Amino acid sequence: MSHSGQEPSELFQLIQALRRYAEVADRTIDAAGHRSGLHRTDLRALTILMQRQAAGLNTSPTDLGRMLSLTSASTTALVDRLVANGHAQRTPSTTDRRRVSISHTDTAALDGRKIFMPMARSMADRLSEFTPEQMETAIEVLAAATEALDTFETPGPSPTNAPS
Amino acid sequence: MSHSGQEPSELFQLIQALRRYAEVADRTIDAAGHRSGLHRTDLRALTILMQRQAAGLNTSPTDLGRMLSLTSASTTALVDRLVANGHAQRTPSTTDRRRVSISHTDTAALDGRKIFMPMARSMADRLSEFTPEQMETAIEVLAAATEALDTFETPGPSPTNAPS
DNA sequence: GGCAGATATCTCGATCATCGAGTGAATGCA
DNA sequence: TGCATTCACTCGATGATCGAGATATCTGCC
Repeated sequence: MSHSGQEPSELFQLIQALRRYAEVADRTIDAAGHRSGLHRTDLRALTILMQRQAAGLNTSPTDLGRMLSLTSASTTALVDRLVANGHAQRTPSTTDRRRVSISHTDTAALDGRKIFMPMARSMADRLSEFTPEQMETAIEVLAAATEALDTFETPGPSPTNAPS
Repeated sequence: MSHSGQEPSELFQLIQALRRYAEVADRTIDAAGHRSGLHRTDLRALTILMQRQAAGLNTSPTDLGRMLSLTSASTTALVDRLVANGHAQRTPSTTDRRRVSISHTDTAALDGRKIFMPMARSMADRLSEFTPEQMETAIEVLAAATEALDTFETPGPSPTNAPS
């Protein structure tokens, strides 16, 4: 809406395109996860676990819950689910006997690929028509949009029972 | 992963960027809706209602449920919620007394803007650094990616109690 | 005109993810 | 040693969703 008067159309259309893509991606991921018996929170949790595990970080239930904006109760239930269907495991800390480390299993990594690979392939097929320069531009725009959204809300501090 | 050998990096990075954006957008929208007491399904429903209403289409509970992949039971509950918090209203059809048309209220449109406008503004601020040509490119890439995901799964026909 | 089947919406009981509050054990500080 | 804090978990409740079916209305056919 509000613009200085130069090129309103492109910016508006771009934001619209971003919105539409987010919508469709969300729906598609949800559906794909659903087919594999994984709910959206479980998918998010596994994504986080994989990223952190790949980065050499270990993840406590508290960490996971905070990153997903879940209460400790929900986090326990979430980890229970993941453990029950073989996608994660609990490893007690040796130094602090209250602490538990959550790590994803190989099955989880495999199932994750099984869910995301078809989507990635479909996109790759369609997107390979663009030139590297165009891709580069799109990457930069996406990064900027992501950053804008990411810095949009600062999670703020959280007491033991976190969200809301 | 699989590529012919020319420029693996850009395409891969692009898909990665799309994935990351989807993730952050999802989380942000979810959080924003949560703050306004609207759950993701309600938000989706309102989005659909606004689009269709703007296009001059009217929407039955069956339509809405099908587009959201909900059962008729869930759809009734959804519409009940929307009506209860003043975001939608039921209008019985004059020609077929079994039929009901769902339409969003002005409050809903207002609340929708209240939720999405800050995000859009934040993105607009950040994205206005790009040239119209770059935006154009990004729009095309996003459209292609959206299309790839959208045609990814054909919903297929659905009996009275739809999903799963 | 009237009845059988189709269609649209809603109701009922159950399941499951999440929440708020609180418990018990382990830790660290005074 | 004593006490507040931290961490993971348990319990009861809430609410979105589901599957199955009830109810009302419409349509086609005799």
